[in-house]
Amino acid sequence: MPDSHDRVTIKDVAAQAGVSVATISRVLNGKGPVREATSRRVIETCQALRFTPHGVARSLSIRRTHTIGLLLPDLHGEFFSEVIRGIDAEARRSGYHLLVSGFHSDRQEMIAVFRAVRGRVDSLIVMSPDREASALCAYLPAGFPIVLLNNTGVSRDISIDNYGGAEAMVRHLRALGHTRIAFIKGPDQNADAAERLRGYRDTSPQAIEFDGNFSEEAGYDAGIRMLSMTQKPTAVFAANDAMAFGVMIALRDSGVRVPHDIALAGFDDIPTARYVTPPLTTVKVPIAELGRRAFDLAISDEEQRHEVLQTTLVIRESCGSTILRGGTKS
Amino acid sequence: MPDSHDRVTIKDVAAQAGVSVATISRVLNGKGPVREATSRRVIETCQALRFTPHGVARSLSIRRTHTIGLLLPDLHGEFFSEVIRGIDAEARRSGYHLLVSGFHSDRQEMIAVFRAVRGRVDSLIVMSPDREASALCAYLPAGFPIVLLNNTGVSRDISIDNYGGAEAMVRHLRALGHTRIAFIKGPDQNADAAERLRGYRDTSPQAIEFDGNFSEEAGYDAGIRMLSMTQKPTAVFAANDAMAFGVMIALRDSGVRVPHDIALAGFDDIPTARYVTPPLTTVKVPIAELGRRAFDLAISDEEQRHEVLQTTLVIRESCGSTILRGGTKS
DNA sequence: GCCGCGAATGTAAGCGGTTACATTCATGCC
DNA sequence: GGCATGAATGTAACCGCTTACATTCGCGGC
Repeated sequence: MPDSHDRVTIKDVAAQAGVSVATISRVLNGKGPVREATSRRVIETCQALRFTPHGVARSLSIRRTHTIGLLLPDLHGEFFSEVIRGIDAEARRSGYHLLVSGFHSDRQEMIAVFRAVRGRVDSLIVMSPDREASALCAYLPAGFPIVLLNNTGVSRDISIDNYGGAEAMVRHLRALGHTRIAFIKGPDQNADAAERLRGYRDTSPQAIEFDGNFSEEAGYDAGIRMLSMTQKPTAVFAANDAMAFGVMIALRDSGVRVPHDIALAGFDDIPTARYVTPPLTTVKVPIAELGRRAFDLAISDEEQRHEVLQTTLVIRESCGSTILRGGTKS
Repeated sequence: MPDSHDRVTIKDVAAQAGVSVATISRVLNGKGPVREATSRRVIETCQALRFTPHGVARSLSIRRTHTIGLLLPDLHGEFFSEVIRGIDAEARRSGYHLLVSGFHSDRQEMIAVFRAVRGRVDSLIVMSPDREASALCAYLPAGFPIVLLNNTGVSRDISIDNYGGAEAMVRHLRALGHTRIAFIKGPDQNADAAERLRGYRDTSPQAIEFDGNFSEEAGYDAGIRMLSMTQKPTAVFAANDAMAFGVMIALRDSGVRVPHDIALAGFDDIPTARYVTPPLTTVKVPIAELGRRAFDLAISDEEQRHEVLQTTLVIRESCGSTILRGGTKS
């Protein structure tokens, strides 16, 4: 039980060092003039007593927690872990802490988190590609600073050029001679998925679409369904890498070779994309960078700001183009 | 700047509702007797004013933050994201928040975190397979509750049966007829790595060891070195999955087939292990379960407790045994 | 020796809640 | 009607720190 510790407070240090609490505080925070000798004595006493300032007491006093909150749709998968990594790295550099929370795509849980932020975090980063999400901001304390990831809202957000990425990929496939390009869609309500779909539709010669939900299973299912078509596509473009992996397994299980029989492409460029066989051609999303920028935006003063991160085509082997083979070994 | 919000406090609600702050508090926390009508009025006022209790103020008062800290060696890779997921799920169930921090294997950063926990988290989960880590506990406020992951300390810890897992894998390889089994080691100071190595040494007919550090690159390098041996091993057992992936790529790049020419095995069973080609035979570590238990232990009263999680052999295709093929599709 | 003044330090009022204790209120009973 | 009694509510101290403001100290200049 967290009771045994927590005993030594600033008062104890003050008493022991023979000064007032104000002086302790001044020394610890490097504010106000303190005589060199006094300062040394205070520091020694702190060490002797193993004193550490009490986090929430300090936060209450200075009205800042130096913590930012991160709300994710789910903690599954590499995409999210990369985002966390990007944010954490930046937060640490700035002396901030990170409070993470995965809500299982549940509206109520999301609201619960929104109601718990006051006095707990200085700012909130919400990643919820669900289009409805921005509406839920109403449940935040009025005026609470927030930044939206992969979603657009009224105040500050940062998103990905999904449309451009999809467009570039379809162009690449067409350049390789493909005309029957299938697309595996993401979840209906997902903003990223919608943009990727739009990019595909606007660029592909014909629309061959399969439902999906960003999971490997969905990719697998789509792969199986696809193979039963009389006129199979010659290329498959999955709305994210995880689904592309699913397709890959479905094809492998059915003895269909990638890229020889069917070309396969994904979206995101999660770390694993390099390690599957064949390495996956995909659209690279600068995930860690997304996190980094999100953090910077979260602690910035700007009331209003919309950023868009560009994507890049990463050509590996799953589409049969080995001319520009990239990143087999990291 | 986080300044615009944060205006409405419990006092405002009290004034507006025509009651004292104590009553507000009682209603919100469901303590003490409150007349039905009063309660309703308070709740309505809270909603009207969009009042939310101030986190740190509350924490300071009740001397509990309902937050637990998680300190990880690095936020890289699937292993850690799985751990976070396991802990988060359990924390949410118990109404706790999760403060994560990745320290880049830097001693100083770790100490810095240790000094920042007082009054910020109720308990700390530290995952640091580095053997030295438990010594660093001295930098924690005296008596601060902590649980060690994959490391043994004086108070509470939970670790993995690395020895047994390695042993089982080597036995499996021997049963398949292998006698020249190479092992790719983890980092020197890593406790998990040391136990896995010990399991290998105690079971393998001969020791063919390569240095490694749990990274894909290290696996790749070991793979290349291995191929230049005059008498190559017939099976390779990497101390973790990431290194096994590296080996897989090295072999593929050199035209060596797995498992036909060389059998390959890993350790951890991270999600990706199922998706590489061929699917990786490995030792399953119940990662999310590890997180779950760690959390439970963190908030428990037990002063002293050591848990060990069992591992299981997961036979896929990378060792040529297709008899018990498992989990191709999740 | 006294005064003025900046440097060093101390005092105490918050920060926004919780809660022990005090107070008020509504009943029921004599 | 007076009073004991428990329910409902209010008062104010406290959690551990920061900081505005007050106080004291040390010292140079007259």
